[in-house]
Amino acid sequence: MHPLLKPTLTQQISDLIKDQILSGTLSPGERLVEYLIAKHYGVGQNVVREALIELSHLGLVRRETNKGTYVTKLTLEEAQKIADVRGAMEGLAIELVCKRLRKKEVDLGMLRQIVADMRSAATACDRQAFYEHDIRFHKTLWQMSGNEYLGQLLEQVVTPLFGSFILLFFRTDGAKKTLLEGADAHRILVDALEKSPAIARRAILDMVNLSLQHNKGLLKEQAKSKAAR
Amino acid sequence: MHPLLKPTLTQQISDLIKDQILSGTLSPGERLVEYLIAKHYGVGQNVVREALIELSHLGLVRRETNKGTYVTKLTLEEAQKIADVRGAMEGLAIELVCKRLRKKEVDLGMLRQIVADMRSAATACDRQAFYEHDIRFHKTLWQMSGNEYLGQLLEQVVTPLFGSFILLFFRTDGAKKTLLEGADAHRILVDALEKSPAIARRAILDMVNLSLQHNKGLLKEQAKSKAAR
DNA sequence: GTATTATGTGTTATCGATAATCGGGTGTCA
DNA sequence: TGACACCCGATTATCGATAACACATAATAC
Repeated sequence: MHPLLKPTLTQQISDLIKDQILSGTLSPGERLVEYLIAKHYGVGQNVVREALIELSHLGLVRRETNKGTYVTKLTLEEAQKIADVRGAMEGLAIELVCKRLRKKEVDLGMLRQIVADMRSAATACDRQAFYEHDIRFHKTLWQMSGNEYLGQLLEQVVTPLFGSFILLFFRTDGAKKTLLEGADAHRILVDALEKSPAIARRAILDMVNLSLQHNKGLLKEQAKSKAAR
Repeated sequence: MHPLLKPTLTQQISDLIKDQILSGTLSPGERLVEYLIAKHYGVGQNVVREALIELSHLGLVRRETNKGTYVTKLTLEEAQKIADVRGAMEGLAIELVCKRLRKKEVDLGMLRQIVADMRSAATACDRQAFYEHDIRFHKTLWQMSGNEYLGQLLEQVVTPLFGSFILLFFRTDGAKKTLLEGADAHRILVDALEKSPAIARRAILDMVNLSLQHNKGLLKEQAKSKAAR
């Protein structure tokens, strides 16, 4: 029953570095030296190399031939561009989900459950849990669209944005009110899915933009505190 | 002045295999054995390995851990899904281009030139040239959107579809009329860019769908001829 | 004093060899 | 006959070492 998959070393190292980037242990712009990482984890340089290539495709790092690998630094404009792409693709996801809902190929049970989870996390002011649910919500949505290419690409596009977002958010004090509003926005989206694709589309666009605005504010704060030093 | 870039071996091998897939020398489902390819080209296995990883990210091949690498086989449903994603993203590209047009940040000169090229290729019934211009047209459009993430993702999404399309098209007899229609559709799109984003959006959606329909027909023919054998 | 060319150092790109893994075949036993 | 364990060849995954490269600095020429 269990795939009991034994991930390849490359995959493990990739995940490890990914976590470090998303958790902020590795800061944007920082250089990643293949052979040092290899020595650190006791693996071959090629393993690290392939892991870094993997991450470069996720957009988390940038590789320059014969020069090196650096953690991606997101500027405001780049965040805006990513948000635009995300908006277009999430919009498509919504449309597809609505279509499948009408054909009764999927139902909203899972989504409602996740929204409930988000709400309790928000009430408990557990930011970590909240964002895990948030990500799970969107991934579920993508999956429900039935278009695996869409999910794959969204993952590529959203990961870096979500990542830096979470990072910043954990360092600042995300208000409980913000979390509750976020949970509400998701609930409204689920309700809209049954009623009208157009409304749902609008709802998710707002959500993406809200997330971006929030991100922008945090990025500015970060820049300010950096300038103060 | 000239970068005179010397591409890495990995990049060269990747391009080589890519061409073989898109030209049909390697057929869908075919297995690619790393060490055989390595020996064939006189390079290390790791070089081929990384090239294949690269191609797997482009969607041209599928890699299974500890098992092997296979040329991607596109079914009708998959082609439809890719077309959906492509439509959403091309739509965004159009919107962004329209915005930049109004701000005079870009102009349509290049696009009009490419359309002219397409038209002469169509008149000469030079399918190879026509499709090169076609691809160039879309890449130019993506670039003009000013959103590099969009272009990058579109490349990932469109390449496999375009690839199999071209492959099939070359094997069948693409009528001159079809080519002329294609060139016209692109001209109409360029005209619409100046007038109304909504019309342009519709135009490109039609274009994507037309391309898919064409592809579908060709795929069916292929299946039929295979069944006949 | 500036421009150009050696030289050194740190890092990536590539190679060749070995270990791990998979799938198939073969043999054993109920 | 069928289920299971085991071994074998083919192939991938990983390693360690070397070559190629970029950049900085020192040396040299003009």
